[in-house]
Amino acid sequence: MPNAAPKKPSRIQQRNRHLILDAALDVFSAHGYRGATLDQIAEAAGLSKPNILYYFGGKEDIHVTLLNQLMETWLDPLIEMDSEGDPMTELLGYVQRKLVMSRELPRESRLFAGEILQGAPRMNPHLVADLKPLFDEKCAVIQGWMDAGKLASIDPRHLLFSIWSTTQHYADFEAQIMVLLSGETPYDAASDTLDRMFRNLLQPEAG
Amino acid sequence: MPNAAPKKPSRIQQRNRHLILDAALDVFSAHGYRGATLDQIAEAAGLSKPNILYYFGGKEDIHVTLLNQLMETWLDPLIEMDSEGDPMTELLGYVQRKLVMSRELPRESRLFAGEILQGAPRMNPHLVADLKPLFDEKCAVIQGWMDAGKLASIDPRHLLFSIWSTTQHYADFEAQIMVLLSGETPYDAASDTLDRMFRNLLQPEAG
DNA sequence: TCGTGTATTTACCAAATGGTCAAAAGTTTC
DNA sequence: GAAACTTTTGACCATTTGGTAAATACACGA
Repeated sequence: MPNAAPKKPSRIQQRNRHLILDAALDVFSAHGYRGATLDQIAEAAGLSKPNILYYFGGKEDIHVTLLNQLMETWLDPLIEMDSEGDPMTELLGYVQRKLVMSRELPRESRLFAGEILQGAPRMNPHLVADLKPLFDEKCAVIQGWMDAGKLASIDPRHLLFSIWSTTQHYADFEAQIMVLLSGETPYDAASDTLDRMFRNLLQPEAG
Repeated sequence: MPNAAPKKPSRIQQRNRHLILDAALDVFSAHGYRGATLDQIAEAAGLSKPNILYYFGGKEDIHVTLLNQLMETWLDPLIEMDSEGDPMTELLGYVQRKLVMSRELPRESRLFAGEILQGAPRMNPHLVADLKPLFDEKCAVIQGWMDAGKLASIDPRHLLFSIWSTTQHYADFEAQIMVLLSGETPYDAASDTLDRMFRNLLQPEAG
């Protein structure tokens, strides 16, 4: 029996940690790391500040925990892109999955965006260790599809950038979009527009 | 002679206000509003904190001044899009101008992004008063071009969103891009990719 | 060069904020 | 139901931070 056995967390512990992380996601994604206060998180979680510090080592600990969780969620849709599948289907499917994530997980998208915007002070190691290898792998897959004539040839790296930016934009710049569309929900039209956009871009020249 | 004549600002006043705003742009764009401190701004400007407060009413005043200036810069490239010009040329030109702005003014891009990301607490009025009318006007222009068969038909609003997101991405997510491209500068390849992307998207179906 | 308005600094302050600690309240186990 | 534990709270602290006030240094026109 290993010494480091962390003794399964109690029911109450599980509930409260989850409560805190959910509240923290609200607050951090809305105000950024420095803009968020432990008191705000405490209130949003319905717990007292010292109680929060009973479950987490500190503000930074909460933030880091959130960021770690986020990384997995964030890579998932890209991982799902199957090198064995039909190239156009796979890529357009990836676009749609990313768009759904913006709609369903806008807080996560904004948390991520805020972290990157400020130079990824806490996430850089994750980017290097997790994202970069996956990115390289999937770029190679896409390049393979293009070399095989299944897709039009463009720089796969910038293709991915454009997919990320166009889809995440709907979560990250929601405040602007709400003003410009007068509150109308953008996702249906976005889905169509992005599908056409990437379909046209990737259609190989000679059928 | 108007009573409110503000007595032209002295040489030293002009220099210091400029110094402060430039330093503040550095600090605000790197750390966000709450993350920035007056001391940081003071040090970056090479002035003492009370001296900074001699020139500006307070932290918020500096931020607002910056945001006001920014709005003009930000709308310029869109204003330049000429309804009389060749549609494809005008739109692709707009894309390139926005991309140049990301390269030349990344701090401004990040300041803007950070403000929107947090719900545009200080900029919402500007968005409604300045951006929205311009947005509507230019959407109508683009729609006109499409109706005349000069461009493929897509929702002009989402077309603009995709232009903004893809171009600003290179400034706002620079930290991520640096990791993924191993420090290689992305702008040449981005220029090509985006040109092809929007050219394909906007090419009318039947020549 | 002197005097007047401008610019700058030194020394502070009050509020906010991340965090601690010991005591109290609950739970669980035997 | 008492012992042993986990959880929660109330009071408190040190630091950071936006901001102020009065005194000092400086610029510049007469």
